[in-house]
This record gives sequence, structure tokens and C-alpha cells, in this order.
Amino acid sequence: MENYKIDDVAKECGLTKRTIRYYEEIGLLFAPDRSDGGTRLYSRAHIDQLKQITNAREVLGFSLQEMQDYVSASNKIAERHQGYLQTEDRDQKRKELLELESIVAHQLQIIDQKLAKIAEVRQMTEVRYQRVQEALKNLPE
Amino acid sequence: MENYKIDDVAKECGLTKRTIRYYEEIGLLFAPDRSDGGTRLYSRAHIDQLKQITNAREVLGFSLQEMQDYVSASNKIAERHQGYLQTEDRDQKRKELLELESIVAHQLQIIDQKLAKIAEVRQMTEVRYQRVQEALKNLPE
DNA sequence: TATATATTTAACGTCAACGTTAATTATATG
DNA sequence: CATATAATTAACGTTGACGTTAAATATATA
Repeated sequence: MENYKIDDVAKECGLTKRTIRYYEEIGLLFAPDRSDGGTRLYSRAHIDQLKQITNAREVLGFSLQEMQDYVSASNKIAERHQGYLQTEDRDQKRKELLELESIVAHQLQIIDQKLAKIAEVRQMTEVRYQRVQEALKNLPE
Repeated sequence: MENYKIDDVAKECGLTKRTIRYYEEIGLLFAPDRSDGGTRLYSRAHIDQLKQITNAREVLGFSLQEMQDYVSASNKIAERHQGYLQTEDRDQKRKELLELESIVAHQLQIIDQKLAKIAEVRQMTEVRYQRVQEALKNLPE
């Protein structure tokens, strides 16, 4: 299992080292293991998660605060799916799942709104592009 | 032709008055006519343009600086399309049009990248949603 | 026309999301 | 193993995008 140092992660994810430490500081990113000397050692899972975070942030336009909720929800779902957290009582479990369902449903709703809006903007931009093309065609030689 | 005051515009566009003045200040919005007393009087065109700006900004994730370039290009195209700016020489005209073409083509490219990314994020979110649904179904009564 | 409400400019304040710097310690390399 | 390069924490700095306040007009309304 390979290890990556912070600069490797930064380059692969297109972020700065400061940003990565900052994300860890505010609890957006899992703290990685450390070497004996204290150097952060990342795994591929960290890199993948970081990429997902920046991707989601970019398309959703969320603040880092909002991203924490987003990430928190998806982590809970991942944990559950891997078989952890199976010890609580039924009512508690159901309640938590229903809350997760509502959160993720809301996220889907936001995403779909974004999709609709971006389609609209694309349409308007496309029209502009065609106008420029037309103007170029109509230019006398 | 109706006139709107800044608070009407703010409400319809979902912005604050400060934001609208700020956009005008940095040249993102055309300065509207004023009453004799100095009160800003907006037309429907202003409102429509402002809505387009906020829409595009939201989906593209542009900074206000980047939006200026975006708006500047679309304004040039609109002017041209309405028959202004027809007096320069052919080479100059062609050069400008080619530059506009490149700018708008780039915008389309960015939009399509966004669309691809958002589709990816939607897919992952959808998977999470299904997992929650599944977990709810598998809950013993 | 008096008065309440809204608008204007100017200036300073704020907050998120990092950037930058410095001093210190780790790790890699000839 | 010496030394160059990289990582760490801590702290202060910066920047974009407005918020807020104040003092002076303008506009709307009883």
C-alpha cells in the first residue's frame, strides 16, 4: 500500500499544501497517519476522497461549512454500507437512516436545480456563439 | 416603459441593494439612468441582464472579475447583432469577431466541463441515495 | 406641506478561504 | 554523515465580495 506525501497529494489534486492542511484542520478531511517524525502519510483513499470533495464543491458551489455536512453524510453512508454501526437499536437506526435519506434527497434536488440552470446558460451561450459565426460568414471578402 | 427602483430590482433578483450598487461600481452592470434627484431608475432590460449575470455566475462559479469578461463579450455580441459598430474596416472587424469566437468557444468548453463533472457528482450521490433506500428496506420490522 | 420612508455616497467593518513567513524538525541524497 | 530539500506548527496577512453605519438628500404619503 503506497504512501504519498503532502506535496504529491497537492499536485495530483490541484490544491496547495496549505489548503490540504486547512481542510484537515477544519475537519473536512480525515487526518492521515504520520511517520515517526510527524510527516503526514496519505493513502490513495485520501486522494480519492479529496478529489471527490473538490469536485463536489466546484459543481455544487458549496462553502466549506456546507461541504462538511455533505461529507459527513456520505461518510456515514459509507460506514454503514461496510457493516459498521450495526449495534444500535432499531428505532434509532431507522431515525438516522431517514435523516440521511432526507439529506441526500435534498442534495439531489440541489444538483438537479444546478443542472437545469446550467443548461439554460449553455443555451444562451450557444446562441451567442452562433451569432458570432453568422457575423463571420456575412463578412464581405 | 416602466421604471424600477433599486429595492424592486433587489427583490426580484434576490440580491441586496448594496450588491447591485457594487456590481455597478465595478462595471459589471450598466449604470442606469437617474431621476432629477439622483435616484437610480432601472428598466426591465437591467433586471433581465442582472438575472442572467447571477445565473451564469452561480452555475459557472466565476469570480466577479471573470464575470466582467463574460459580460463584456456578450455585450459586444449583442451590440453587433443590433447593428451598431458597423463602421470599422473589414480586417479589424474580422479580427474582433475571431477573438469573440474564441472567447465564447472557451466559455462553452468550460460549461461542458461543468456539465460533465456535475453529472459525475450526481451519479455518486444517486448511488448513496440508493444505498440508504436499500438499508431502510432491509431494516427488520 | 409636514413627515415618514427610501435612496445616495463615503467610509469602515467582516468573514471565509486561504497565502505568506519564520523558526524548527524530518527526510532524502551525494 | 553532511547538507540540501521538504515538512511541521504557529501566527499574522490578504483578498474578494459584500455588510453596516452615518449623514445628507429624495420621494412618497397622510
